[in-house]
Amino acid sequence: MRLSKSQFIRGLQCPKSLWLYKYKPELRQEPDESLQAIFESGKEVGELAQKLFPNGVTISYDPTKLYENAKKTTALIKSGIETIYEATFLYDDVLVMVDILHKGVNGWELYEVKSSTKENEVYLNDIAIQYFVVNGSGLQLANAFLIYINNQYVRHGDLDIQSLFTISPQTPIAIQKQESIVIELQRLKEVVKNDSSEPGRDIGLYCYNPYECDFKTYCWKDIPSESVFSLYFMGKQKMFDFYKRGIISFKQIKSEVELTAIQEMQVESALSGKVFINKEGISEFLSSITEPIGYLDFETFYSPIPHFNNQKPYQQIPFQYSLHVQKEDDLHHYEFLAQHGKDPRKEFIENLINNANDAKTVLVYNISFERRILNELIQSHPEYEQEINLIIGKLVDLLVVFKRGYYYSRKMNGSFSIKKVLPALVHGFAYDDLEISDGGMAMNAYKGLENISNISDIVKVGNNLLEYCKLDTLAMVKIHETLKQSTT
DNA sequence: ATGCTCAACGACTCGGCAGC
DNA sequence: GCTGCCGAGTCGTTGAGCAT
Repeated sequence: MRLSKSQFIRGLQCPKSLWLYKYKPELRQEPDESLQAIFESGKEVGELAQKLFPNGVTISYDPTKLYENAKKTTALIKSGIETIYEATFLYDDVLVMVDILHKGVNGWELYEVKSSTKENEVYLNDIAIQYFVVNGSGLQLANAFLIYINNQYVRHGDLDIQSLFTISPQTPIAIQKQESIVIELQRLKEVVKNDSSEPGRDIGLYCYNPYECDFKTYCWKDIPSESVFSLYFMGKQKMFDFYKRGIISFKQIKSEVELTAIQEMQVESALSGKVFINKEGISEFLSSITEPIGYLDFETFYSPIPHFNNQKPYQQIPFQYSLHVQKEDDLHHYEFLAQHGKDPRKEFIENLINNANDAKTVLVYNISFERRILNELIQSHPEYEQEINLIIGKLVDLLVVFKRGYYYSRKMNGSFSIKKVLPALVHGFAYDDLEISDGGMAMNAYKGLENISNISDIVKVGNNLLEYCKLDTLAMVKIHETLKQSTT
């Protein structure tokens, strides 16, 4: 029974998920669409890192030609080639592909490339299993390294890949892990030996850690949507403590568990249908808002590889905003969507400064995001510092109303994201029927424009983006309206 | 993946008190 | 005056939840 490197890693998290992956792959849940861009950027990073060791030969991946690829790798090594990308090895029924295999002064070295910005245990296990297989198959490794993104790098002019990447030696830890690799491998092979013996395993912290499992919906099918696991701000460890004691449903929770104020409302409203409204709290919040009111929302995109000057890895670049301005009975809508392919920041700022000028209060949902983007714009464009600071000073966070528990309805089910709050407070508004229905999709759509050449398709994507972003600020207008009404 | 915020949590300090 | 214990208060860290 052969295992791939990624299956081994998966098995370390949960043996049952490995078994399901092998024998019941149809039970895998759909990957989160908003993470798609990150997933794809991994490839981009891998190819860029190859330039650190130029002039290598690539072994192209083909699942039907694994033995052939392994042979090809051996032949290339014998032929005197010093750098191989995706070098393929098979040993003890485990298949690994080494991102970069390079012959250094002391001998062969393996390099594992990650688009992450810090080291983590999973990557070290990843390196350790590769080390095991490569050594086992007969190529003595002198060293093993982890290559990852240095997020302190700021791009000026051409991309400086030496500064963009951190190369971190991991040889001692790889050697130290060899013993446990052998044991784990034995254990995992045992698990997948038999296709009829699905391992019994209860849900646990490992369903989230280090990654959320692809089979979570399958293993969690009996957990109701309103349960100890949906309680607001309940720590994961604590959730499972209750779960193990048999406390799962809201009814059980009510009689057994001490709750925070918001959790209390959550349980109470689920059991009785009651909507909690704290009029004094809401009134006090509303008094901090002065007309004309701006309702503002940004869309941004990012990538591990900085594309523009004065950009760091993963730094989010704003490319779009929507701004509703309410003055007495007049609601005016402003919007901005950058042309794709060039640095949108300067244009973005200038338009925003113009449009937001009138507003005395600027409402946002989750202030930390918009404030951070604005502060980063000051960093990259200090000539606008004063005007941007003026906007920052006007920001008020609508999310705070809900975080403080001033308004709670069962429909929120322990979440105060605007996608949950809007339908709970306002009828007839929902994100469901939009082409683009969350920020991640917006980012993907904008990034995807580089692959579209057909003008009418580009216009269509642009319109979808504008429609989505507009709904986000309109949602804030409506939520604000509902809050005002709720105090009378 | 980043970064911000806030609540929760654990570690720690400190005062009060009993017991010797 | 020393010790140990308890609860209350403080402080720094952790982690959940939000945005993209």
